[in-house]
Amino acid sequence: MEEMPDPVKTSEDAQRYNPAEIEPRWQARWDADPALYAAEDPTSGKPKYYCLEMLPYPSGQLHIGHVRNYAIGDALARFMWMRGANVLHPMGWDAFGLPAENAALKNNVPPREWTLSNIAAMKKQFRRLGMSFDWSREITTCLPDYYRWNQWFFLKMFRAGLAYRKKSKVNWCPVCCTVLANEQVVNGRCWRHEDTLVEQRDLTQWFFRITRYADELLAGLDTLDGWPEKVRTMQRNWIGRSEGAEVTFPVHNCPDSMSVTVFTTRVDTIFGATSLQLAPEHPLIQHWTSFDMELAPAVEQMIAQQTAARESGDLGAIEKHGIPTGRSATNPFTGEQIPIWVANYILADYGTGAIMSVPAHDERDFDFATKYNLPIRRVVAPNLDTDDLALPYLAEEEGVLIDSGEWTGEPCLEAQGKMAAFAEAQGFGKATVTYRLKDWGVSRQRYWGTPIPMVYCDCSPDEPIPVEESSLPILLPEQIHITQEGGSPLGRVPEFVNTTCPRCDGPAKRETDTMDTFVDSSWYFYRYTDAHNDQAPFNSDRANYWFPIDQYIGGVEHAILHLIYSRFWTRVMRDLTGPDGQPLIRNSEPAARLFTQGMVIKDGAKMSKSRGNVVSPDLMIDRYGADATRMYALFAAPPDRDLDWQEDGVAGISRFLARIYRLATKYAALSQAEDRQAIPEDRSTQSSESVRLLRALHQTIGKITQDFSGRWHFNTSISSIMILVNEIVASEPAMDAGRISPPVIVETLQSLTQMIAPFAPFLAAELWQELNGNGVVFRHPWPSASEFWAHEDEVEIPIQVNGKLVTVLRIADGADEPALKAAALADEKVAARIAGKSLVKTIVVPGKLVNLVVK
RNA sequence: GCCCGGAUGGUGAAAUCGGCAGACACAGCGGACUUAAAAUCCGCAGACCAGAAACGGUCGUGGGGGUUCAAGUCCCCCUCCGGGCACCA
Repeated sequence: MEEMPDPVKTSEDAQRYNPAEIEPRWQARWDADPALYAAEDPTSGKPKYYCLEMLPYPSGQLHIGHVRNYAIGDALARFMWMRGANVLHPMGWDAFGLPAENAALKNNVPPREWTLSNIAAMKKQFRRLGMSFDWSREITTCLPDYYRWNQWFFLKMFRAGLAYRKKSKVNWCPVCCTVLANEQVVNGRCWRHEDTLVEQRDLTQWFFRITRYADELLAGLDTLDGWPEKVRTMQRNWIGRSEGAEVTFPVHNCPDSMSVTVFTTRVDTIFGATSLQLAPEHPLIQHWTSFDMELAPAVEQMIAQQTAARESGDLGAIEKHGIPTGRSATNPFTGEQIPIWVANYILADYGTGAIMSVPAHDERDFDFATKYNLPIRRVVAPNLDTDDLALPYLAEEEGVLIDSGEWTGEPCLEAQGKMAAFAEAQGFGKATVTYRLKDWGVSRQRYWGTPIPMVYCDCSPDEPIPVEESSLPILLPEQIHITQEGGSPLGRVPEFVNTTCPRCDGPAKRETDTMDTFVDSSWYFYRYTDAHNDQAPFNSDRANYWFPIDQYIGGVEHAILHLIYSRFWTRVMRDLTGPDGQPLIRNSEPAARLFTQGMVIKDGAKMSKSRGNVVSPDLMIDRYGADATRMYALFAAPPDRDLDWQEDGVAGISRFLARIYRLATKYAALSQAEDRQAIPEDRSTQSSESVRLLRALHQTIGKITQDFSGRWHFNTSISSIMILVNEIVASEPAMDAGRISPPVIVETLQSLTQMIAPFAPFLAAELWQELNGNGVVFRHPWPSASEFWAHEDEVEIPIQVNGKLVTVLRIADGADEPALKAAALADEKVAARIAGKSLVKTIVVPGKLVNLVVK
């Protein structure tokens, strides 16, 4: 910061805050002391607290959003240590992924080398920021000691039927040259390339059966009180549970006794069904088009149009249209024959890919029937006597069935249950539940990921063979030539592909796809509890001690990626047994509390290289120091809100820290003379200035302690510290004149140092030493707020007349209603305001206000 | 279309349970110190009206209505912004 050479330190200079000198000095001391932030054993007897921020991708540089994320978690971790908890605060690297391969293509650096050097650079930044991570538990997901457990889990899941292979339509990103999970497709585009449309390809891929846990994942959301409602809502929408019924309609006059099964949430309206609508990709349609030379081109054209619309992103704008197939099916409830259509708005992969169309009671069916002149038949009404009703009539809660055979007169909701049961009894349907959630596609046609531990052998032509657990890890070959053509890069490494079959010992070929990187992050936080275990992913006792995570902190962008996958994985592990036959873990949810911090923006816009508004953390630290940078990130806005980065604000925080530094060093000598001693709670022993200072101090302690336990509005925590510092500055004359005793000054400055410790750890460590504090400030017990000293003798009571403020009176605390009323009426301004009017009502809220209502 | 957030001075924001709107900062303006500047310290500061000034008045938390002695806060309607989901049967 200060470039000027200044070999001779004057006493003036000694009091100048110089983070460029302080911070590296403490950083070196902390780096040399790995025990400082190490979690203790369960035997410590302290309450455990697992504080975790989402691990970063090692891109090579922390950005300012990271600084904010980790400043929040670091403040919390330090606070919990000071409150006496056994804190686990680990860090690691989400180190597999495409950028490493892209860098390899571009700069000809091996992905491993690129990734590891990025990690080293970012670790340096973390240390420079003074983050309190327990580096002894560091994990790096691209190293075999980590990813071998991905493979281990994969084998367990394969055996449990949770990992399986199927051919299906999958999302393909032409830039990444790989398949993407549904969760990685945003508005039809790749989550990594917002300009790149995702294509649909038919491929055989590995899936994890997340749908088996769909109901549990949904129900579990209700138990997550400590999660933001927003995230819970997003997950509910993503899972998209829909209760309804399936009904099978036999195709009329069909030699092969074919049928169409539809999914509907309104089986009660089935008497109003006037057609069936099938997705163009529906197997039955595909069957007919194989020989129906009239239908085939029309359906083909429909699919082509759909594909085009999907790729241009305006699927919603495309007009709904259909093609009659010329075939019909029998409604099993009525025996009636209704026509079968192909319609472009029916999704092949939702429900059964076929619906029954009830124009009278569904908006879209109504539009469709109107367009094609299909009959519209009313079967629901508010009551049996309604004969004039605007259609479509959508109500189901207050509706009853009409013209529906034996169900006529039944309320809709009851009819739904009864009719589904009837269908099941008759063998042509059943009540069922459909989800929007699909199984998680985990195969990636890329190199830099965990190899999938399966082999293909002629001895088992239909079923891939899992490798032996003892042969793990299946190592990712290094020094390979990476290209983006011709499928998975591993397929071009014969030493990798060619292996022996674990079943027949004959020659076999390995799976050459790798796992989605979200696999790595689905369980990484368990590994921290036992990071060096080479016998198991982790020891169950250790995981059970630390889990669930007490506080998880990260960006909301993972609401339906990482945060749903890891909830799934937690349940899978709970249902797997470890080597001792016990469940691997006991908890069903990974994190008791989740906090999603807001984005850091600049000049009202998201930071991006193309906008040229990226703020570099290193530059901020160079100019103002790590403490000021971190503290500003917490001060500028409440942590859940977006934060607009203003460099002037960082400078302001730096000035504030400099003021603290000046005060603490100025009076440091006082603390050298005597040990800190408890201030007896007795006002008679203290000057009025001391009482005033102690009051400000204890009010601040109370405020910050409360902020940490509840709202996390660190912006107001820091502003209350500023108020305290302003009060200390105002007390300086009294301190210098000896009217405030040294023990009070020392108490105040040491407590102040403790209170800034979660936010500005370097300065806190420096001042704790200057002030002769005991031990390490981050482990020193958090100061407790004294009610006695915080108490105000007089409170300001606003006096209103007809709800308008007239004056503010200082009145003794605890004054009762009559006293407050009398004081208000005795005031000159009040008297002037109510002169000539009659007092009709007096509202007195003791300790709050007086409102005189006059006419 | 549906579901979540949000809107307060020039700026970031505060007001935690219906009780003084704008704490604390940033930027700004004025002053002290200084040969000067930086740094530091002190002071002013929602808008409008009136006034030499002190003092005073009116309006004011996206807009409209309501409840209440009292509304940024509660209720109803609307606008705009951000985010999520979306031919989901």
